Amino acid sequence: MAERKSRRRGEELERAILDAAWAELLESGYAALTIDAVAARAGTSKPVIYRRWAGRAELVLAAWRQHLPVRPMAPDTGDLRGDLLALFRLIARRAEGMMSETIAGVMGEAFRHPEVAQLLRERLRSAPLGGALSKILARAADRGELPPVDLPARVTRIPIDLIRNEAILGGAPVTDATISELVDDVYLPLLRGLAAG
Amino acid sequence: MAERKSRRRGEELERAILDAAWAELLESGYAALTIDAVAARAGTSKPVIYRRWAGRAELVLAAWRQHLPVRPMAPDTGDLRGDLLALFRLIARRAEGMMSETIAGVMGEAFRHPEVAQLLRERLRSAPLGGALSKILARAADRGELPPVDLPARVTRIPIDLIRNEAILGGAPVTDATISELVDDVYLPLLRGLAAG
DNA sequence: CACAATAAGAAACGAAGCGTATCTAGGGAG
DNA sequence: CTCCCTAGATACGCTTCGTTTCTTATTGTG
Repeated sequence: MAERKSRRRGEELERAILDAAWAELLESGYAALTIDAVAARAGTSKPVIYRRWAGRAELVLAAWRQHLPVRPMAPDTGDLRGDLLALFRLIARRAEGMMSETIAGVMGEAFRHPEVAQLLRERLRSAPLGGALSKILARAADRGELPPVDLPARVTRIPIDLIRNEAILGGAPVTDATISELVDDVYLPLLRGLAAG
Repeated sequence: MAERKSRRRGEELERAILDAAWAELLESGYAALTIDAVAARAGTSKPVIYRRWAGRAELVLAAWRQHLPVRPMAPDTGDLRGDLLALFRLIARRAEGMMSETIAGVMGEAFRHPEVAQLLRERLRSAPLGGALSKILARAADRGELPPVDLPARVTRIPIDLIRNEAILGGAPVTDATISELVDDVYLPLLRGLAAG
């Protein structure tokens, strides 16, 4: 639109590119995102992008990084099941839109580019959930709903894994019915089993 | 190599194409599979393929269909944990090689092609695991290791989902250590929780 | 202040792969 | 024996990729 008066560089330019990439993601999704389109939207050109990132996956991961959601607060509904339902719903809402498609797309590329695999793993593992979960469990223990448990890291990741699965394979937004199933048939029993064992 | 003496048609031709596609999958993986390569390997040409399948994903799903693994036998090691470990290992072995990469690739396309999503879902849901699992659980109940449980369908799918997750995100073959973790930290507690509840 | 180093941006490239259209000729059905 | 379906060959236009080449704005160094 506005004439470009000056050349951007460094940080400023980089942010412009990442914003453009994010906008393209929202608008077209991962599969349809092209480097050319991002360059055009950012008002720059391909080489500028390729000088910074090795390919689409790296670019998208970087854009994603800048738009990371804030750390979730632990819901407090008064009972364990309610808290879990709320937490799962929160995760499901975040998996909506182009997120699942993007993750699936990046997963596909991860096989051909180990660095991408590494980045993706870090991104998905750093899921800021542990805090919320342990708060929920601590409160449940206080109320006497569940003996105190110390969750293995893997179990902390399960909610996100479960919902990602649903979101990617379901092809439709994760419904409340599905969320209830995940909580009642899987996660609550799992917690009870861990607490009892 | 050999001169083509006669034109193949119908079933014969179709099988030749699907075999070629499968071979390409094994050799190059999903992302690098091209219709041209499949046509060349099958000794035919692209239009012949496009007359039958709408695209790469459909072709690959069809090829996969023809090479479905046989129904797994329920391992019988004498105790529940051993059986589960064996079963998980079996699943992990099947997720090795190009299978995970293929699934990830098809997942990516599923978002743009609902029919593909549908086919993929059917393929993954029809997992021939329910039988083995309930046999294992029945035996565990006989031995008194676990009260009898009736697994919700979702819980039946969990082992495959867990391992697929590992295989896709791990970027490396699923190790025995990981399998033990999945069994000890997740699936056994889950079963106990279900049996107790 | 001048000038050298750096990096942005434009343009164009060859290589792939896509999916389609057009044509020919093989071989089964009647 | 003829007709018709369709296998198979070829080639097209298109898109995207990732790179190369070149010009020129900007920075910061002396």
